[in-house]
Amino acid sequence: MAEKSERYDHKSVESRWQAEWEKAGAFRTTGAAGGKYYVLEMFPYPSGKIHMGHVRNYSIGDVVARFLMMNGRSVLHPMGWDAFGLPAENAAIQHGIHPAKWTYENIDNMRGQLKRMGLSYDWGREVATCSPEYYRWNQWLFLKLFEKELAYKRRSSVNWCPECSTVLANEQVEDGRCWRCGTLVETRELEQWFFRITAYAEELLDHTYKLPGWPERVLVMQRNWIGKSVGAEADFRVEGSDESIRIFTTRPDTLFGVTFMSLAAGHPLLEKITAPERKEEVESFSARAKAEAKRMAVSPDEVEKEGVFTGAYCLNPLTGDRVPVYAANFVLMEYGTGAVMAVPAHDQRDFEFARKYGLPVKAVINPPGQALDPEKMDAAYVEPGVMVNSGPVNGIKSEEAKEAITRLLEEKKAGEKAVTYRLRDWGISRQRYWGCPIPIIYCEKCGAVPVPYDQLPVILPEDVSLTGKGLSPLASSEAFVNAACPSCGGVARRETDTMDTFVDSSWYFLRYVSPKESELPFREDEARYWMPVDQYIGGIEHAVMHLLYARFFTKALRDLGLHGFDEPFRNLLTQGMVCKEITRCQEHGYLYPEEAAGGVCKFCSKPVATGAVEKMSKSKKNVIDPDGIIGRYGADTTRLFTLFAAPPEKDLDWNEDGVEGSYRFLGRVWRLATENVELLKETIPLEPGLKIEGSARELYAATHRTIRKVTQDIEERFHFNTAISSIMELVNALYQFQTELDGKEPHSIEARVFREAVEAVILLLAPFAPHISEELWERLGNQEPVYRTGWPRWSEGAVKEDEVEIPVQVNGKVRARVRIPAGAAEEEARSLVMQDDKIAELTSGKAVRKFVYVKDKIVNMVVA
RNA sequence: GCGAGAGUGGCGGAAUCGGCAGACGCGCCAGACUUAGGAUCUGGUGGGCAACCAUGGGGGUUCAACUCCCCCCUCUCGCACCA
Repeated sequence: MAEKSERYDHKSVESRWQAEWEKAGAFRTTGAAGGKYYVLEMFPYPSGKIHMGHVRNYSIGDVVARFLMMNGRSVLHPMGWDAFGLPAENAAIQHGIHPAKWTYENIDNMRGQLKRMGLSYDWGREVATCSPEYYRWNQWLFLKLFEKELAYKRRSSVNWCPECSTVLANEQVEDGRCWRCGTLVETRELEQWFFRITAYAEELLDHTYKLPGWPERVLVMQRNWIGKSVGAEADFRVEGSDESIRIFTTRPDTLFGVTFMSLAAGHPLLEKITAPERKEEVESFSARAKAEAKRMAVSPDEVEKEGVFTGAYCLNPLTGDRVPVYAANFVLMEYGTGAVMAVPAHDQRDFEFARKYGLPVKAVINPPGQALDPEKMDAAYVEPGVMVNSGPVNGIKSEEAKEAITRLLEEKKAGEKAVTYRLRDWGISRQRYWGCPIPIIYCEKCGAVPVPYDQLPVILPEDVSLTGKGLSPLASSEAFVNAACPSCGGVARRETDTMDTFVDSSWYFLRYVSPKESELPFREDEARYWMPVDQYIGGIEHAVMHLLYARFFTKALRDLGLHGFDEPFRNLLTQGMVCKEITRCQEHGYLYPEEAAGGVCKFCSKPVATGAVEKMSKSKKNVIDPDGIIGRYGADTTRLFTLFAAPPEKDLDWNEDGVEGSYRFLGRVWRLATENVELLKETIPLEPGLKIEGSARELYAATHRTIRKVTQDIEERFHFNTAISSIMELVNALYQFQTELDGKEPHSIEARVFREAVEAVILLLAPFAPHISEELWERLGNQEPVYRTGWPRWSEGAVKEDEVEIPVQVNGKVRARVRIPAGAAEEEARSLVMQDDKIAELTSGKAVRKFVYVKDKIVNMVVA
């Protein structure tokens, strides 16, 4: 029956179906009846071409989207461009191309690449954040936040990246380096716009406990970043002065054990209270500490903890004890109040400091059943215990003393309960060109005046000279800078900084719900229908930055009355990295594989090291270009491999042989269908009530088991690798079964079961490899395309088996396999098992001490 | 140091609720077809000659442990002078 057929030509199949989908508007968002589902992948920066990380990210999203579409859901699956950013500007500086031209050309190219991947986006909703139609709403939202005082301007010390020549937000500094280029960050004093994300610190933290669909590690990272500490603040009056030093502590229970005070190098009181004879010493120490601050942030362990006595004393608000005030290099001005009460007996760092400078140690908490002797301690005691030397709270537990002492402070009006966060407000000013202009005008008379709503958007001018040096390129455009004050009409200047591009991506998921709306950033009714995003998919690198900003925006926009939900993303999938083996020469570092032919370095002929698998990156010379792979094997194979080689959240090892394997599999599916196409086209579908027996019955059951497995793997676990492997198993079974089809008529049960199985394979494969599925589906004579065909359903009756083969263990070791009726009761199973020759032999003359039977699963008997 | 996750054949990985460890794929071996094979099809493939031994190591619970409990090791990621 099998006949020779044309070869699987992925090129023609894929381009044909991409054109068909486009022509038919196949993936336009519809209000299907099956309930809404918003699946979103993080939109890319249009750097020029997609990389394997994108391929993986978007393949995962496309499986979800196509699966749900086939299940009749109303699916929103949009794509767009995070299109403002530095690389465009750098390209302009280096190659003289205007950032807009560079960006839009890149977008065109990358859109083409995504289309060649066959992704089911509704391109009618495409957004690009660099278009005025988009960024006018950035400006609109900025003004709304400004009105609510959630956007404000202040002069402060900020992170400055000299390489990028711009300011960075705290979230964008990693280990003291720029997140983008890795350059060590400097500090500068600048006037900057901030978003008051700290106003939402508590809610942002609180809701991390209400996001069960997020990976725990992302939530933990966000909690760490927010860094809430609960404790108390207290005032220590400075002896002989009107000033007092306000401290924050998480250990108010140790307040009676304070023996000195530490101030940060930049603490404003330092200058006022330092004794004249110590001024010089303190000042030089402070200068040194400030200079060292950067190193401190990068590697705190390498910097010696030091301090210098100011000559001043302050008074413990509860005991009246007089304690010396030190300036210390480890106290951070940015955290708490910039002053720390030092309790050497119960804080390790204070302990070391006290020992170093010969300061007293006073124990106020004893371990249960012990008494601390400060003379003999060699480390601070930081655990809870029983209060001593603490006046009114002596004898109570230290955990209870926290509250008791805080109350004492409150009674004395010398302090109160306090909460501190590590989270800082989000600095959004950027001294670069290719970003969204901040809609503010400065007037000498009226100050910072918002641009009126009806004058939005403030258009980014084109005639700007880009050098990469100095401040804000926009300042060089006279036409842009000069403006009339909206308030008094007088001469005024526009703000020349642009917004952090993370602002653009903090609400783009909302624009997708109303991409063409011209009165508002999005329509409330459409947001109510589509939001929150049901499944968000992207890389872990945005665990804090983008995902925290987007959560903040969602809450702020809610409080502006623009929508009514609390969190933007119900479920979050952080996909693993795409990795590949590297080649490395001891002397010449990373090499391209072709530079190490024969296992030796092309430059020095020394043997190279291979085997280590690392994240694909240009610098490691282990990148695979998706275009090459898609050209050679096709989009279907590329998608299939990235989904098959590892579960989505794990790292993926790129392996060309594995790609070959996926290609072979699709070839097998192709031949299975095309070589039997005549028979398959003539065969009529199965109908209920047919009696199916023998190997046909087995294939029938296998088909339905596969449908069940693939369905459950996709919808319950996102385990696409096991879903694909079970399709492969069914294909293997079909190849076996094929030999029985010889001479069978199209109306035979065998042919009909075969047809059902082949069709199931094609439909189950469609979310993973959509082009080949459409092509084969059509060749089998189906009128409706796959994307309009329902997802196959399994029948419980088909899946159920009459007999099962179960392993029989004797003393824990499998000794036989026995066929028993499915669902057999223990007595029946036992009698069948004991009749087995092997088992009878092993148990003869011995007592069966225990007989364990797990229905349809296993028998284990203990024999002695 | 704290927190999260991981450790299974030559490799990627599977085992969903404590029930046959190694599905599926790669690689490798053999055979078939073929002028040819880097195409395709079929079969084999954890180790050991075997009894048996095997899921990072050691204990434990259980009829039964990759899975649960205790101790330890290694790796990845995050946090870390945060008062």
